[in-house]
Amino acid sequence: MGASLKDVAQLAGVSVKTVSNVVNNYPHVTPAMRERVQRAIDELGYRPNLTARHLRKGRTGIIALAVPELGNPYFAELAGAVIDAAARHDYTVLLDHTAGLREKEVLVSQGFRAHVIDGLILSPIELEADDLLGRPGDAPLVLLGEREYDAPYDHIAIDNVAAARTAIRHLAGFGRRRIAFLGARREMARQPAHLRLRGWREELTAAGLPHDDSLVAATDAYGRWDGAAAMNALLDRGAEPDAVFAYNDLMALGAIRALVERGLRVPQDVSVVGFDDVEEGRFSTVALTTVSPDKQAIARLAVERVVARLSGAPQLQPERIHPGYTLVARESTAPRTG
Amino acid sequence: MGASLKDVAQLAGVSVKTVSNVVNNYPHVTPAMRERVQRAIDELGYRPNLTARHLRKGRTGIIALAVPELGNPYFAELAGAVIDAAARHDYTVLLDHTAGLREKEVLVSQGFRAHVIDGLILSPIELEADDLLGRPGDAPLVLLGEREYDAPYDHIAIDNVAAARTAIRHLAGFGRRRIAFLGARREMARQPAHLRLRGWREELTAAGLPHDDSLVAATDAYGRWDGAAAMNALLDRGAEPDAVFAYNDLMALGAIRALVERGLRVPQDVSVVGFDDVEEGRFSTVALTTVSPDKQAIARLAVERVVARLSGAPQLQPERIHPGYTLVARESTAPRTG
DNA sequence: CTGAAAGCGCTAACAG
DNA sequence: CTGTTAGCGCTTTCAG
Repeated sequence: MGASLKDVAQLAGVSVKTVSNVVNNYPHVTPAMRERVQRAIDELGYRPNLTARHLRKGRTGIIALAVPELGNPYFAELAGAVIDAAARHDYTVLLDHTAGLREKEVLVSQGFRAHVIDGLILSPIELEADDLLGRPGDAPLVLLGEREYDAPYDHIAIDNVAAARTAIRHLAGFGRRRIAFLGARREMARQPAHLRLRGWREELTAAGLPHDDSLVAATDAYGRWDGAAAMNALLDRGAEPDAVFAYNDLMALGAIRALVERGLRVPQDVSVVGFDDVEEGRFSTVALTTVSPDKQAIARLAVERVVARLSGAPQLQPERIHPGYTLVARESTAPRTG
Repeated sequence: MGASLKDVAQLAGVSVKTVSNVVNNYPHVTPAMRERVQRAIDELGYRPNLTARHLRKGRTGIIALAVPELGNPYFAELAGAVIDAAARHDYTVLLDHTAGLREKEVLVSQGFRAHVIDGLILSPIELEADDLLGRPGDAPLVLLGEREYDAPYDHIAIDNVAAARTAIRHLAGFGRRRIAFLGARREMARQPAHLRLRGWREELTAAGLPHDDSLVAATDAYGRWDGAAAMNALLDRGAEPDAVFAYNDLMALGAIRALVERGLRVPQDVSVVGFDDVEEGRFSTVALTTVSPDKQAIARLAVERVVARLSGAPQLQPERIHPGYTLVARESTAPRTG
């Protein structure tokens, strides 16, 4: 087993306090003393037991991040950014995924691993506002993503309505008139995509285009397969869209695949816009036009918010923060006569 | 602050031990007692302090996973599988990424967060065998991936040479004769890709094909961009390959993009095989033929190995374990006259 | 500037 | 079946 502070103290012939001072770079230690203690530390290969330190200080330096699905590159890329942002504040990240299951999201939001995580960043899909009531413990929670809650927690998400409108405007600007939406939910009760759907509706109205409900395709999940299936369903029922706005890039990519398989040309026959700007969209054979949320900013803000509440300003007012986004036009969108 | 065992004991009018027994489902407690204690627990909203438990037991139930890059879907998908596998053993995963930097890999392998992680799963890129000497602490380490070390640690990786040979055989079987390899390293000293490169060479020899070194393209990293750049470099210098075997799917996808941009047809003019079977390859417009390592098995075996050493069998012999793989033929490979 | 002692919250002997 | 007590390894008053 590892050596303890006491062992080091004994070997160096000093008290544990002195050793502790050295280990923690306490300023007022004579160089001679420091030297002597350091030698003992090296000799024993002493490494401070962080668990003990945590117990004593009530802090662990660990924050948890829970995303729906690491297989979705958006969340993988975001997780990477969060890990980096956390490292800049000397925090480590405990990662979990919820598969977008409410049950799992509740579990996580209620603070799994009590006292081992100092704070929590959660990107919910199915979670309901009620689930957030009476969270035990005092680990700060920061919410990410499109779902909005009437709960006293920081929420970080780009302005989804405005972003969606930008996408629709882009398509309408190319003369597209039958713009489909991919990724609504079957039961309107829980509608994770409702802001983007609202943006779709609002912008169509503003552009004087009808928002034909037959152009809205529902899905159960948000992967490539779901995008392809929704696209096929839409086409099968004769919706004849000349453009598609998908809930996310994965679905958009799936949709493109489905379109190409049916002999439709992208972007000429059907233009496609995604959402997320995952790297894969840049390199797909038809490079994907997409709404690009500033992932770095999202990650940075989320971590900063947790850290701020952890040190110094625990009583900050909960805020809704909207990081930036841009529309990145690539090959999957073009004017009608391509 | 949260209530402690002692608070609960006081409220229930029993000793801490009794409360502890209830919390830990110790079998021999009278139902009446359990009921009484439970009521006190609920009333106070008591939640055991895991940090304290960890200190006491010397175990935290946390294992660390370090991969090069979460932006690479292979590692993201693998991380997801590891998290699931760990959860099945009641372990939580602390995730870190190394960017494939030796310095970071060394740091991780030396056991960052001493005593808070019970075990470590590491997928190294640049790490050298020397770096593994004299690891402090006793947290078991399991290595993942192509790099092999003469060090007493479990190593889990598919048979990369055989897998690469399968890919080349597949291409040769389609009559391809100038099969390029994308993803060697410039300095041969550190050659992460050496096993797959060896497989390429061996199988070409076996097939009676020349292994023309002008068909080997070096890269500095393994992303989509690197694949595209390597492909372009190869083409620019007039290598004229009729097939490409890439170090991984990302590079293969980048290569396809580069080929298409230059007006070459995939698979007719140039067939492409990747490695990893990331989901994106299934949905790309030219669906990617690839070597598919059994990620679930890799994740499961890695976790099982760590857990086994943690409980019961710490003195297991280090082993090299080869999970299965398959070649998945999709659209990016075909006979010459397409 | 350094030492002694208390205690973070929990579990595990050991009694009873 | 339940209570008492010691101590995991560290930091932190409080003295000196």
